[in-house]
Amino acid sequence: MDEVDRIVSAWRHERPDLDVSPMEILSRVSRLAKQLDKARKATFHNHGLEVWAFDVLSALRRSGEPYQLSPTRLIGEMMVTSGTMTNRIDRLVSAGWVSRHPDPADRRGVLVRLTEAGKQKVDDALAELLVLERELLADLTAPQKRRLTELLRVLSTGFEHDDEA
Amino acid sequence: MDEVDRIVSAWRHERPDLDVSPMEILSRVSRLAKQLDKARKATFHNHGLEVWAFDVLSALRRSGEPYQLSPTRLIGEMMVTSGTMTNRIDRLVSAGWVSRHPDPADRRGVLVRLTEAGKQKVDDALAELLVLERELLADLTAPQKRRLTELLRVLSTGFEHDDEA
DNA sequence: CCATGGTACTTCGGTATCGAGATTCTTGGG
DNA sequence: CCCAAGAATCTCGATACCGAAGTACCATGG
Repeated sequence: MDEVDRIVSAWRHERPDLDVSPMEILSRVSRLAKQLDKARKATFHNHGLEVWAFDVLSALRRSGEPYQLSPTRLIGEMMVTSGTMTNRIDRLVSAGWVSRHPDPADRRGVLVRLTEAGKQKVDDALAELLVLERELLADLTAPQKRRLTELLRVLSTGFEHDDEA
Repeated sequence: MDEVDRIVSAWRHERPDLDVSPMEILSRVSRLAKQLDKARKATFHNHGLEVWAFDVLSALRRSGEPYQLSPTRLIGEMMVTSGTMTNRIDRLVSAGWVSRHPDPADRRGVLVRLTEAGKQKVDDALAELLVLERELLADLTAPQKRRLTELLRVLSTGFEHDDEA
């Protein structure tokens, strides 16, 4: 019995005419994401890092050498607007964690590159993030985690498909 | 193969020393929530409603007659700060969807009550929200939905338990 | 080789949030 | 009854985001 069970049962009492079962899944997804964000924020705070900053730095880190991507690419990966991304990059440059370089192949373009300091920061933070995430998943058995992953992937591909429309 | 599969496989290539499998679940939860928010925003926009407004109105609606709750109670249900809630209530009062009343049992307290206009608004929006949510879940079979619900509930109770610490 | 439509990024104004502190009132012990 | 501790709400400054408009550049058809 969690908070969503209470919410759903309240709806069933007030609106017995409606089928509110979709909330059993989707309200849980929303609430879990919100709590996850808070946990992440607390973890990164120990590293003087914000969640949004980690998101950008980690996208660059996992892209591999030379750890650089265009703003457009970053926008796509983290689902924010272009204005937001410009602003994030500005602040990361000020912090010394990334640098901007003109794209030699396209003079409109920019390449955002991880600095050595940025790489260290994100590698440290990633290790701690994974510690946190493992804790949060501790109540699930290995087969449960596999099943959950697969079900979420089905949902995810449905969502991504809808986005294009 | 969804975006999280690509992210995870990039990490495995760059950091084969780390076990990034927790992301298979938790990154999907985050991304799904973000996409869900966008879909909700689009749906509510047809009703001239914001997501935050629906959250408050729906909490009042499902609480049943006389459709009133204290700000403290609302804060608990939607995991926002007290400052945020004061601000939300102010705007809902301006819109004519809720009204503030002194709590007769505690002079520090306030009761936020749904107006008739607010009740109509939220009932209309709820119906459309459920249409959207059913569409988003259309790729899942009934047994898959049941399994997913149960697995998310396990995760959820773990998270809620951690919060208290 | 120019015009046109499209892409990449930035700028800027508006908005919603958090977090910390202030205010008002309640509660329990002495 | 009084006081201290705590609770409920509000205030306010700082932050990050979105969305729309602006600038610079690319690419294609004629």
